Amino acid sequence: MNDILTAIREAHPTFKPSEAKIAKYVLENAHLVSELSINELANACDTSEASVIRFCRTIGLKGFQELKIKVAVSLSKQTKKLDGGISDEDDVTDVIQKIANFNKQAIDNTISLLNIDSVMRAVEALANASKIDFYGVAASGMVAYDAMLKFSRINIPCTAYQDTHLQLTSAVNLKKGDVAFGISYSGATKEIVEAIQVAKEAGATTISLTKYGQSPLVKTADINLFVSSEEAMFRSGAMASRIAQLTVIDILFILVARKKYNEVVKYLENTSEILSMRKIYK
Amino acid sequence: MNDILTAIREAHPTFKPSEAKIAKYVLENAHLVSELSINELANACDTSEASVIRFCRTIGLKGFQELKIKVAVSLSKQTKKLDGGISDEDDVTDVIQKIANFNKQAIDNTISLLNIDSVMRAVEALANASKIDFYGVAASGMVAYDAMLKFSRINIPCTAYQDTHLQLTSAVNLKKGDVAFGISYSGATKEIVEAIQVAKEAGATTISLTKYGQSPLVKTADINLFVSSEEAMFRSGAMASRIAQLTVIDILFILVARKKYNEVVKYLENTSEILSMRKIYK
DNA sequence: AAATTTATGAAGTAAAACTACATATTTTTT
DNA sequence: AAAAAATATGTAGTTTTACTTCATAAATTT
Repeated sequence: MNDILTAIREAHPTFKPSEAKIAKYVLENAHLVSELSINELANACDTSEASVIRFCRTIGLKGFQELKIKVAVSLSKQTKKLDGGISDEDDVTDVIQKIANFNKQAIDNTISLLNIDSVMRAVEALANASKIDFYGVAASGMVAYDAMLKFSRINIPCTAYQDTHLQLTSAVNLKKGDVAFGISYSGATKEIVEAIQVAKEAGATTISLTKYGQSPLVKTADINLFVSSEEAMFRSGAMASRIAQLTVIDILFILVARKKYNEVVKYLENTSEILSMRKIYK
Repeated sequence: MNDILTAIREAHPTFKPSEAKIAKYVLENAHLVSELSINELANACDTSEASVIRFCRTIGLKGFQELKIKVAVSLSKQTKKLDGGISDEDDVTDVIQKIANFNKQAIDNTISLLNIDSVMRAVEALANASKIDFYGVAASGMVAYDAMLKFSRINIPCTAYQDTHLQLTSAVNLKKGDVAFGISYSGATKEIVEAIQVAKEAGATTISLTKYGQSPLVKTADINLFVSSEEAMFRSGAMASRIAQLTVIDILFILVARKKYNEVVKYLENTSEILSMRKIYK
């Protein structure tokens, strides 16, 4: 926690009355704070300079100067959301910037949603799996495929099923120690929920990757991982969500690979060599 | 330009001697600046408080206080690159943070590489295409598939070919007004280069999406789009590059969709309806 | 209701930021 | 090369700001 505004928000219940007044004002007028003197702030909050100093100490700062700096830094880190979406007035540069921000935002939101415990449990299951099935359709099918590409490289037997019938026939044959990994942004794609259900009944450990919130898939799976549920822009279905999903796959892959590091290194080198033979240049 | 450290670096030649000393010190000890008093800074630079104030005014600030705040903000915005990659000492939270930063960085680097003119030419070609072929293998094949999903939604006839033989047989049948879109991170994947070559000879407009720099694919294609060529971490092949590639696809898609907005809206609504029928919940 | 603890602001202090001006340095002109 | 002009810089003083101390007020406990 090195974001002072969040720290203030969190600590709110523990404040004394005068401190609470200051906290409220700072949160609501964060942009002003770094321009005000301690005296001006005290007046604006109907309190005294001494209370402002006490407030700073309470939240763990040396003094008012540090508050001003920390608030400015905290504000600068908040990337501005593109609320209005993309309009006709935007020129090409604006559109590029907005989409980039949108995707970066999706990554940020997603990692702040990630439950560390769930991640570790998923990594544990994946690292020890004798076999992994990834299920997904459409955009999420692509993520399943990406996951397969990655985990194959470290010699973990895995398959990505985008075909809903194959998903079911594979799921029914899973065993204890296998992992079924269901990817569905909505968490409500009928076939994926069914496949995970079947996999679970067959004894496999089941993992879901969906948007944040309750959904049939979340209810079914043993371990649930979430991406930010922010709406897509421009009615375009999976926009940022697949970037967020891929980032989660990256995280799982790296953690699994690191867990098995010693045995893993040689597989990565092997696959690199094979691939470079297919290139025109080294 | 609202990054004070960059501003100072830029303005360096125009400084008076004493200001230059201060500029040098600030750039080299940026982390210290917000902890120092004007007096301490003046001493550290072997100059006077007055010169420090003058320095602040010269770079467009109100005074020393503002300098401290702006420097702290500027520093906080510099996302720390994970030079050392991921080590055994990193805990799960560190790994998550580093991967998120890595992917965000890839997006940033990529959009700063994007040539607006090339983007506009690509959009022009895609928007007017009677048919689009996307070619890619492995991770880039996934990106091709993603592109197909998107452009299909706005009723542009397109296909993603991951099979190298199908790529060639489709390419040879392309005509003027069609677009062949080759995706290859290295730009040196033999089959993709060949397919684009064939497509070009058949009369299609060819677009490449590769890492920045020269490559056989870049030499062949009519329009070249680049993603950041930063090295992958942890020997893991396509890590951030596919996120960057997907972001470029997003940009192209949005720009094409906007260009054809009026006719496009109804297609997006149609596809949304069809998809929601496959969900358990609305 | 009294005693104790806790919270708060007024007044005072020290230190910081900033200003004005005199002096030093550099540049230009003769 | 010397004088004059312009520019750059530091010293000393002023104002403002941040912070401290302590007395008083409010709340809590006994």
